[in-house]
Amino acid sequence: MSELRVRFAPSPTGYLHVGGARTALFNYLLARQSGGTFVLRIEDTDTERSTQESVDAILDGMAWLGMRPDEGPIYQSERFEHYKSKVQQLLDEGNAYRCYCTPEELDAKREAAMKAGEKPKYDGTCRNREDQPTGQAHVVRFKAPLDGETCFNDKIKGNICFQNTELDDLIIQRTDGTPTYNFVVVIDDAEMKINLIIRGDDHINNTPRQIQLYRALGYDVPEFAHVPMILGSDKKRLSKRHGATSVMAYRDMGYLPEALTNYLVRLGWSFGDEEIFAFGDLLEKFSLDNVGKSAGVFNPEKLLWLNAHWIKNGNSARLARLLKEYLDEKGVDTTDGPNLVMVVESLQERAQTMLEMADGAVFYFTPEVEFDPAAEEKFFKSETKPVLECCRKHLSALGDYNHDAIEGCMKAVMEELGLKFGKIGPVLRVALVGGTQSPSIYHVVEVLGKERVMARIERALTRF
RNA sequence: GUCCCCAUCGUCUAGCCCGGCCUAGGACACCGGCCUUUCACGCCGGCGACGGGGGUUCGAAUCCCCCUGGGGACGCCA
Repeated sequence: MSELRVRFAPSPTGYLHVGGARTALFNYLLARQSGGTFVLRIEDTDTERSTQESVDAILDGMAWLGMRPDEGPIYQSERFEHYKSKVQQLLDEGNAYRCYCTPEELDAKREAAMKAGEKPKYDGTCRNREDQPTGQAHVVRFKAPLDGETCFNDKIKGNICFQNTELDDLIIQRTDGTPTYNFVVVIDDAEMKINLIIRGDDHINNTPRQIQLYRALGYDVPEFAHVPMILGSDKKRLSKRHGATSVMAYRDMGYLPEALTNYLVRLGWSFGDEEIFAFGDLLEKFSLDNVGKSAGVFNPEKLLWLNAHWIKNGNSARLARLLKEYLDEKGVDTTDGPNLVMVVESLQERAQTMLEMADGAVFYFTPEVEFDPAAEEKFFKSETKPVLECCRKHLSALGDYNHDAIEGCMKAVMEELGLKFGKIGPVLRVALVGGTQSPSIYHVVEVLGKERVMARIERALTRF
């Protein structure tokens, strides 16, 4: 096969959702691993519903996931004149005809057919019409073959055949002169030399019509690979009522792009028992051969687990930059706080999302921590005051605040007081973070540094 | 309703094409235990599936047929 050319062709009527992102990822991966070309085409022939905001949202989502098109975005709305000439070509060659039936008539016929238990399809009223009044409103329909069958060998689903009697004469140009999806998708894929079309399997039913169009237009028919749908927990097609479906919503919730990518590609595709795939692994291992045929249920828990994994194993400097963004969004000022990389390292193992990490990091940047009433009552009592005072004494004498030194310092406190760590750590923790949950206390002391630690102990001592 | 697609633990899946190695493997979730200064991480263990019925075969999760179930499409949306 010649160089692979694939495409992602979303319609800009909303944000980039996880289903679209997955098919885009499949296309992108295949292009990248074979040195092929990934084209982005915006299917905006529905001028009513297409918006620039949606185009931007889709571009943002793709950029966040790291997908850069090699060609495009190409806008179909800029090619209307060209499509018109193709309609004319079909008309001239007798492969299309004008249809004057009104939408109301069509609706009535459709309903009647449904009621009669038949497949609702255009009855061909105008197909053999002799007169062609020019001033009258009309659409243009493709003159589809009446018998025989149309088959294709899907790279994922295998051989699929449709009886041509099941298909009707589809509209290729609307009353307002704009072309329709099934028509332009064929022209563009053919002219952009797309040789493998990877898309959702809800397009399987459109494929035979499109193949007929390829033939009528004199184009080579490309290969197809129909990817199974993503379903919600109720096994219905995934939609907003199942929860977040927008790719960028996952960013906002604190997910890492590599986690979403890992999850989305793994959903419906597998490589033995492996679960963790970095982008490089996917490049090396992804193949259409291992894509399953059945639809898959979107499982937020597994995505969350993967996200925790990628946070745990992420580069702390990079995570620190990301954490700052989430902290900024929360209105937490990090300018005079402790070192962000150290903050990340203390929280990496216990955060499932970056948002969770940000929540857990707030105390580092809050000089006047808010004391949890229950914790305060339990640990700030007259008998624990000496404990905190002893911590103050030893920690103020300590010069180098590194983990081992701090641990040694606390040992000295334990020895002097004759107490176990369990009687000391919690008191110091409440004094430094305000509550009973935090990273290891040694880490907290180290990350905070001497100046902040001393200030917080002083402040806590006033609460007894 | 008609057409198309699909069918292994609750979920994602391995195994299926080239039947025996499957008393069906892994992962998420869940339950128990260990570790532990808190919360987590981690580790160990447990629960849990071949939709049903017919064939073919010495032998079927694997091959064939029917049924059932689920999904999708049926638009002057894409």
